[in-house]
Amino acid sequence: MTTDSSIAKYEHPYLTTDGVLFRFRDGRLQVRLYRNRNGAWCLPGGFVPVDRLAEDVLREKVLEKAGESGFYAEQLRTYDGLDRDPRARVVSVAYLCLSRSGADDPGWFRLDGNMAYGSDGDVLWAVPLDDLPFDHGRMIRDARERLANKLWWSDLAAHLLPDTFPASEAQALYELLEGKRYYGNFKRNMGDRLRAIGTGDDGRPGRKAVIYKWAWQGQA
Amino acid sequence: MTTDSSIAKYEHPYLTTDGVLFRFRDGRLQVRLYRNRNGAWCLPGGFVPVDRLAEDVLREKVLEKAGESGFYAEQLRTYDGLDRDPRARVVSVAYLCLSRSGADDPGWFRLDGNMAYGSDGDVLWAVPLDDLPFDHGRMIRDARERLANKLWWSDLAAHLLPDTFPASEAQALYELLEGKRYYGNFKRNMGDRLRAIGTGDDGRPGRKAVIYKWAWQGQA
DNA sequence: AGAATAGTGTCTTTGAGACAGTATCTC
DNA sequence: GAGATACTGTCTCAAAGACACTATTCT
Repeated sequence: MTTDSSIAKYEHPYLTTDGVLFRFRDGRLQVRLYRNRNGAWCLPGGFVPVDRLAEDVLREKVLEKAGESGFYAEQLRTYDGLDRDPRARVVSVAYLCLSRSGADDPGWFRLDGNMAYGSDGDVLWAVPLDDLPFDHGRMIRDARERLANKLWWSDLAAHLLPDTFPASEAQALYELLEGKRYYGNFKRNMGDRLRAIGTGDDGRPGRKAVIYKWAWQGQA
Repeated sequence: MTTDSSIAKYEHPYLTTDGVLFRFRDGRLQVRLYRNRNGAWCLPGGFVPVDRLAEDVLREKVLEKAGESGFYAEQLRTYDGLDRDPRARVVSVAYLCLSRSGADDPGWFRLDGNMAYGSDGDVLWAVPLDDLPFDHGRMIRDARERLANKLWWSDLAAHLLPDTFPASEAQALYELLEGKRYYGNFKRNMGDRLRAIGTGDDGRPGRKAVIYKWAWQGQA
């Protein structure tokens, strides 16, 4: 695209994009960080060039820096504080991303309150969200809040769970994100959103759980 | 702010901001448009320079182009389609804005489905939202949807109503935005959000309405 | 058998939805 | 008094919340 000369004179902000990539593992919510050149943990992302969509750049950068692809992404919000980045004025479009990845890569940090816990080889990391560079800590908090608020009114949960799953796993996810208990009422609250698919065998003691898939996904 | 030379080489998108400014008049939702140099009706907004916040630029432009100030504003979302603006790659941060203005300026368009109806002097305008330039029509639809969704979970309604108002006016606003009826249940649903302040006299026939203010605003 | 997990029944409380009926105004 | 507007009471139905109880399955 050629830039019209009538507007070409403005010095204007740089545009970046950042992704808050979550997954749900072992009953915990995890966020994907990576180490930048300075050795600091931060969210994957990068500069948006003039001919690319922010979301496309985001997917490319997440693949490049965190090795993840095929995840769900929706726009979270745009962060435009004047002093976000000391190098220049940089406005960032942040995305809420959800993954079903099961890879045991380092870089997946367990979220617990305002802390993120992870490991890299032998080294254990405990990173306060407020210590992350730029406003990445705030992005993570905003993304988690958005995820919790939309759980019942969207299909976001489907992007964090496997194709088929026992009800207890979905319940654990909902209870974790909302910070409340559903006791024996969870399946009733789900109404007809779930479709029974069979029973599983996880080798653990106790009655075998019925396995479900989302009713709006493919047929039996 | 000085731009670090290591990132100064990128050709990057322009950043603009657009405001969807609503008000509630005569039982209708209105949106503020203005006529640009080409004579087309569009949302107020403008380019974001390197040293300004998008929201600050927005307020300046809305004042300049529509004469409105002191309104409520929250970020709606960012629109970054490659072909939004034929002149250049322009990414726009859109804001949902709410006004209590009572001015009879032309430029206030009544929203009805996918049409906006207004007048400019003797001329009556009927503008299909899809005919607005850029993606301004989509912004208006997105803003209206967001407003409706957040009504009960935020104080957005307070920014569309006067300081004090009869319950029927708040009810009319809620019913319009949600497309449903509350019959005689509205005040019960509002719970303790409203505080009675006295009774009004609007000269119309019928029993005088109790006037309320929001309970979380100043004392009696 | 005993521990562990899954699933069902049911009782209480809360709230939405829909109206009928009552109260108060103006003309 | 007629018509218009505002407010209250109440009945039904659906859903949330909390648990007790039943059903399996492993060791």
